[in-house]
Amino acid sequence: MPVSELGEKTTGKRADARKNIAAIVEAAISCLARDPDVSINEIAKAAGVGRVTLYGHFESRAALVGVVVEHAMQQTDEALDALDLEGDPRAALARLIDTSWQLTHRYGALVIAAEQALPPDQVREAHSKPIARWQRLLRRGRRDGAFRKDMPLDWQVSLIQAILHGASAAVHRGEITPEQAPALIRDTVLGALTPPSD
Amino acid sequence: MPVSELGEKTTGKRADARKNIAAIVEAAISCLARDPDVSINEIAKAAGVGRVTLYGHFESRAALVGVVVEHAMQQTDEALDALDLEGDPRAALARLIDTSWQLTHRYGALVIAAEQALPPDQVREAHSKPIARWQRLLRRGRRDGAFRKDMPLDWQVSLIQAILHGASAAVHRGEITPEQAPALIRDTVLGALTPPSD
DNA sequence: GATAACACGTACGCTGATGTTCGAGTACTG
DNA sequence: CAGTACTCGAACATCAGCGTACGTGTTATC
Repeated sequence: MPVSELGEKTTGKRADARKNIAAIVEAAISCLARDPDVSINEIAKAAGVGRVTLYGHFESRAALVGVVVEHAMQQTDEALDALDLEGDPRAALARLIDTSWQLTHRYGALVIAAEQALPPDQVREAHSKPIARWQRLLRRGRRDGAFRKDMPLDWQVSLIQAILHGASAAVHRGEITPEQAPALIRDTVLGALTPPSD
Repeated sequence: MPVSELGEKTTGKRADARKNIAAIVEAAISCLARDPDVSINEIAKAAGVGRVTLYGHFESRAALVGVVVEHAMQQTDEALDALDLEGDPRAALARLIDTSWQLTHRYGALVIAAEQALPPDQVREAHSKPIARWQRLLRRGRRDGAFRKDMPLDWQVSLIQAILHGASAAVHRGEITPEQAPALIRDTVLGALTPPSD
């Protein structure tokens, strides 16, 4: 999964410059996902590039984070757009969960980095699209009686996010393996959304 | 809920000194729970005390965080020890959830502050006691058939923690009110732990 | 192969936080 | 009421990260 398109950030630049920019973004993703407080220095080093070179391509830390977030959001949208969310709501939810898990685990703590480097409205705006997807699917499932209706929709969305991030943390802690995570999350979320029998 | 006992931190000190120490710890709790990266300055100001005075009582930021964590753990233990966890596992779990919710919401992000100011083993050790309580109860409920057994116990514990923290964040975000939170969490967790019908 | 674009290291100034020191004032304690 | 424990603010040293400037190489590109 190479850094495919970075807007007009690369047009007209030299080949090695493009390669370095890609390496920087790639390194920033993996560094920020692990620790949202990494220094620019470490990101540059992880990209195999001098700190000054990095500043040649990105005006500031905020600018870099912005590009990274944008890139992550684009990847996310692409992956989610490819999903079929029709048919049985529970099966559709399972598919959405599996893909979201990959993305959450990969981009991990990037949200936190975004929160403290970007204006709040930009963060909210980046969140809104994926959130809407969950909302749509949950609403449909509630109509069909597949999901419980006795709690706020927004809470259920937040719940799913919390479980995804919790699972990511659990994997990093070594509590569960990356292999068993998807099935575990799927069963857990479906269990939490199943209407109570009584 | 005054800061009751702070070890031998206060013995032999003057009355106003004791009062200030208590105010500092109290302020540190509420500040760190909101933002784990607050400066010492802000904590001192929130306590109505000069920064220098704070350093007169606590050697360093780490020392302060250490005392705060210790104090929080003590409060936690006290509150949880007072609970009756016998009888119907689901009812007992509901009680444990309600109390844990209060504590989680109050101490919030303090864990994060601890993680980056204290040695890792001290953090782990502080976590172990409450975790064991969840484990014990869940194990008993699994034997009784009250909770599902088809996922690792540790995952279920992590899940509960994730839900509690997620709910706290949701309240801070204004998504749900503090009043509706306990019932919501209770229903959600019980739903997630209920054995699947098929 | 000439040239412009790029990478690199070093060094510098800036900021914000931490922790310390000092001198002087204030208030608890016996 | 005397002495001492404590508080306070200001000032200082330190450190780490950010962002910039400069001079010197390298290397893609035409």
